[in-house]
Amino acid sequence: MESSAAEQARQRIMEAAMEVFLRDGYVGAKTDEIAAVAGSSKQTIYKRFGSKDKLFEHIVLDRLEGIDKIFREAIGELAATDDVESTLRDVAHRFVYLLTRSAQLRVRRLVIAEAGRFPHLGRAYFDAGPERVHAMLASCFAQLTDRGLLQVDDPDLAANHFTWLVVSIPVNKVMFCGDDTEFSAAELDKYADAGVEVFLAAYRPQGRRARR
Amino acid sequence: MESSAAEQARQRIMEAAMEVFLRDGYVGAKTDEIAAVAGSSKQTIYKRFGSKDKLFEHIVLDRLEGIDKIFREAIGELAATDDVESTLRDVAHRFVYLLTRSAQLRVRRLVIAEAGRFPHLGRAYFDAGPERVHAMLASCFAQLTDRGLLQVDDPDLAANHFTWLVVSIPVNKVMFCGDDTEFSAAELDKYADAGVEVFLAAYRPQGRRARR
Amino acid sequence: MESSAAEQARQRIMEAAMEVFLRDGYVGAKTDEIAAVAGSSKQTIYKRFGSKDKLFEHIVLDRLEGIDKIFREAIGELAATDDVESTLRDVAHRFVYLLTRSAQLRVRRLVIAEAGRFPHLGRAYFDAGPERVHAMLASCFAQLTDRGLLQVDDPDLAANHFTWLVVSIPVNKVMFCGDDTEFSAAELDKYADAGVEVFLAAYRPQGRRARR
Amino acid sequence: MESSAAEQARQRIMEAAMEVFLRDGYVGAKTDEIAAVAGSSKQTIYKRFGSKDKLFEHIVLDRLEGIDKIFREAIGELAATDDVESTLRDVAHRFVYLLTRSAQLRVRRLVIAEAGRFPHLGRAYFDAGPERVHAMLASCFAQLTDRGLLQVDDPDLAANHFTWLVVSIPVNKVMFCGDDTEFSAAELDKYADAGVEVFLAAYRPQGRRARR
DNA sequence: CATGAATGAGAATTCATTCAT
DNA sequence: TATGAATGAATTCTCATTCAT
Repeated sequence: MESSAAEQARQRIMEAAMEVFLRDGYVGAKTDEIAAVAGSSKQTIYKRFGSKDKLFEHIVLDRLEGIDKIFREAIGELAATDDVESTLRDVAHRFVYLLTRSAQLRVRRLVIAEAGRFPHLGRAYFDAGPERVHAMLASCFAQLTDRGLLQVDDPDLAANHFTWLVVSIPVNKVMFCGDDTEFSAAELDKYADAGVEVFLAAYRPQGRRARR
Repeated sequence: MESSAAEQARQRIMEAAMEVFLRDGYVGAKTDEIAAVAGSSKQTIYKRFGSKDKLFEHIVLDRLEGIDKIFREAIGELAATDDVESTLRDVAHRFVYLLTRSAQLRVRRLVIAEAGRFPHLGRAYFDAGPERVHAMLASCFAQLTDRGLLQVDDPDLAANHFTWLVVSIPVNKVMFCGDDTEFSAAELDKYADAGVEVFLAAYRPQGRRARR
Repeated sequence: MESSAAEQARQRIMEAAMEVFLRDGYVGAKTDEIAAVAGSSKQTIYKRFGSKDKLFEHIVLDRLEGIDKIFREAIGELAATDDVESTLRDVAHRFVYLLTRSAQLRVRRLVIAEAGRFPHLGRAYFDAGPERVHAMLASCFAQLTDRGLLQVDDPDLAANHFTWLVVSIPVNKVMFCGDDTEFSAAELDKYADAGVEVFLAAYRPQGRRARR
Repeated sequence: MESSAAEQARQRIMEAAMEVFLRDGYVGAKTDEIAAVAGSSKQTIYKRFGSKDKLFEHIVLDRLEGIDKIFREAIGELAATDDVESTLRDVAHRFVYLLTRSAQLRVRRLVIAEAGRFPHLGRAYFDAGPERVHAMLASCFAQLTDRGLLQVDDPDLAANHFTWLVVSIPVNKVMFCGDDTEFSAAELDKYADAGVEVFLAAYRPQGRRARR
């Protein structure tokens, strides 16, 4: 473990970098400003991270590590539940909130924006983010199908359907309309619930009660 | 009508600009290169378009004009059909192909990437693109519901569900993984069909035949 | 003599050039704009005048030719007069108006501004303008002294004193404060009269009536 | 107090800028050259002064601050004197030398030359330079008139007369003929003395001894 | 002679990165 | 490690001037 002071400087730099990259994009972000925001010196940045490129990749990849932890928790409960519908609804709400709140969406957009400059970053983000979540969801759906609680033929496809039904509307809007887009809790709830309804109509085991 | 030569130069510049912007992004695109690709001189570009900014906005906005024309056609048939299911399937296939083929997706990503630098462009693209298509679809769904061919409460929500069920998978993948992503016709067909199935399970009038 | 059409084009170009150079200065003036204002083509300008430099020198030198004609007239009367005081006053008024009205002052400033870039132009303007006028005035004063109507030892010095007493105030203000400076007729008259008073107090033959 | 090194760099840049602007004019001056002459880097210039424009304004305005200090001294003695004639003569000599020596005249011409590009600079220079000096002189003349040592009706007019009588000849010549113009001490003395003579002939209290 | 485009070079300004203190 | 400056290359945009039609 490094010296506490050094480690703190590192932390401050990474936070500052995230803030500035998020606000100004990769090209718009200036090393001078990152240093200023971090209250550190450019020297330190270069000593620790080597270059602006490396720093960028570093913070995105770092952020990536935290992603599935958050989703894993939400999905974990789903696998064990007996009341699929209400748990699905719960998961849907968590998804929507996780993605629209916090910096998630802004990071997502940043990665998309710079995917041309950093192709492996885009790929890494996709694999560790959406793909990962879908894989977890798919495995979950497969189990639930085995237990007769869902009727899913292609779990991966169903996982995609679930996610996009639930989050596509706010996610797509933010992609284009940026940070001045705000969603009320009511809207987000509505998107989540409606998405789950559609999902269940399609993937609920036959013979059960009808939609709505 | 303008002089043919001048108009041709303008065309060549716009095509060259689209190519270079798409390949390198706004910042990565160099005016020198655009001029070289267009086989014209920088002067001509600056005389015609004023600045790199303006040129960029111009080609994106220009592209925008063609978008809904394409979708309008596909959706037009839907409103008039009696066989909703097969027409929906048809529309779904067209959507997937329209979005994944051609430069559509790359322009979409370019706009997202530069939405920070050109906020009104992002908004304009969103309004003239996704929002427009959804509005057309929604109105269509409302009519079909009136005719008893669908059962849709919230047409706008249903329009979103339809679109994203059908196109989310390839669209999202391309956003992150860029141009090295290719989808086989079989995959695209599968995404379209599966999306329609889910949509119908939810929005088909009650009492009809079940899914699959 | 050249063809009338060609000669007209030449005239239009020179007028346009004067207008644009005066408005924008040498560097600020664009050949494109001169051509546009002249309603002619850059080709014609280059064929006739060779270069922007040459055109500039040409119009300044051309303007120079007209200068002393104007002053010569005013001064001519002075040499022949018997009533020195009233004729001097008349000349003073003409000087002030000639310099402050019309484009004279703006040309003067333009030449000063570009004297670094066109040293011989500055010198030529000085010789054909101020120096010339002073020489004429000096010779005039010498004659009047011979006739006992003035008492001037150093005619050249007296010529300078006369001119600057009369015109310095408005001329200097315009040099710095540019074209937004306007002088009322009353002001100009006051400057002229006051300057003449001082001049006469110093150069009126001894023993005559006192000032004021 | 700033770090000595930074302050020194600032000084070197300002001196270099003055030198280059004076030699080449605003447009002719290249930032590269200013940096080279200053022995610093363009970055330093841009960090300190922001732009070529700002740098230019800065050095002119800076120079302005020193101007009236110099004149105030000369004029101060005049207000207190009992021997107006010899003190006036002294002031006149100082004026001529102050203006023709040093960089004063070249700065004056530079400001005139760029007054089109920097209108407020021209105005500021005029107000802080000529206007200021004339105001001080005028107040001085008013006092001397009260004490019966001069007979001045319009102090402001008289102040202008004094200044221009004394300095117009060399000032105007330099405006047009630039830096290759040199005046001998004898010439300058002659201009000063002759100007004072004329001034006194007009503004000396009545009944005193006549000119020459 | 007018129009429009091409050439070809120049200039301000900006940065990432490195060096010195 | 923080500060300030230096380096050195890029890049947009601008023009005078020339060519082609």
